[in-house]
Amino acid sequence: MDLQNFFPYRLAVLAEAVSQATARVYTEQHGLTRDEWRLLAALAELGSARTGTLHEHCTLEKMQASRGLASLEAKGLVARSQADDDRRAHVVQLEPAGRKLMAELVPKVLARQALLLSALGDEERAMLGPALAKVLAQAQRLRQLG
Amino acid sequence: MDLQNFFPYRLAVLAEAVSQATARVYTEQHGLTRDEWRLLAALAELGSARTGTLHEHCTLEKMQASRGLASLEAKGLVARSQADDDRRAHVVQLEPAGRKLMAELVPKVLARQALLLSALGDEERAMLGPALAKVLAQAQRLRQLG
DNA sequence: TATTGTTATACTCTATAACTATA
DNA sequence: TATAGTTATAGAGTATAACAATA
Repeated sequence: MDLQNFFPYRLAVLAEAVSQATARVYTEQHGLTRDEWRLLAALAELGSARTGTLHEHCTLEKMQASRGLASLEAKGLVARSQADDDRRAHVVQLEPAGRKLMAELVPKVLARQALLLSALGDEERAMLGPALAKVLAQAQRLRQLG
Repeated sequence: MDLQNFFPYRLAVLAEAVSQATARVYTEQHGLTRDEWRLLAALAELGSARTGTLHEHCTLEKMQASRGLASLEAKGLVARSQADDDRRAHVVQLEPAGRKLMAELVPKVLARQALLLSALGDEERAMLGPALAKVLAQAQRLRQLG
């Protein structure tokens, strides 16, 4: 058994290190959790969306999405309102303060990402994305099989 | 902001999926936590080691290593004894039951790893390891800089 | 009856630092 | 005074499922 070269271990260590290197930007300066960051990022992309859409888009449990959104609402960063077509559903969108925050955070976070990926050569960078996608698809297949 | 293509997000989602696809083997059948699995894997590799060596080798905090080892000892899978040269230190090694368990688990876990990586072409597989190592080194550099 | 989203609860994990015993 | 390892404790995060409102 060679733990250092065991793929799931390496991936876990890498994801943790990358997360710590990136999360600093939104954690320390603005007190956002990772879940809140994901929700804001999704909203910056989608404009507005239902809670259910966000929980899928952000790979969060619906409960985590619900709590994250409640927290973001309390901070005045997003607004929730009833959906027109289904009154059980809530539609979420960024408040001006949320838009302003994201306008500030996104460039910083993308700069971090660029710095991380600058360690790779062009070929590596081009291959990495598709490779990760293939492994993810395979992992999800395995998870379903049990 | 494109969350789906944000590298730290993709990595976190992938690591989680891979972990779930793999952890099943040692979690469900034997009630091991991820920390315990790492410690056992390191011991299977190193034969015997100090607590401190294990906590570095497994990327665990010394407290997590200490607790994991205490739990493994309670389960009769490892034994701890005082080190000869430094009586503050503990030397840990696998008990026969631990060796037997690992002889059973390791092939299953490696088979899972192979299945995961079978989604990749030869070129991709050859490039992935070094690419992940470069990004990890870069992330650790960034973490130190702050 | 099923679904959307929220809330409750208990449980686990984590982080910090205090502590014991050696060195 | 510093180090190896353990223990304490409080806070954060997680999982399960119950729940209210609506479909």
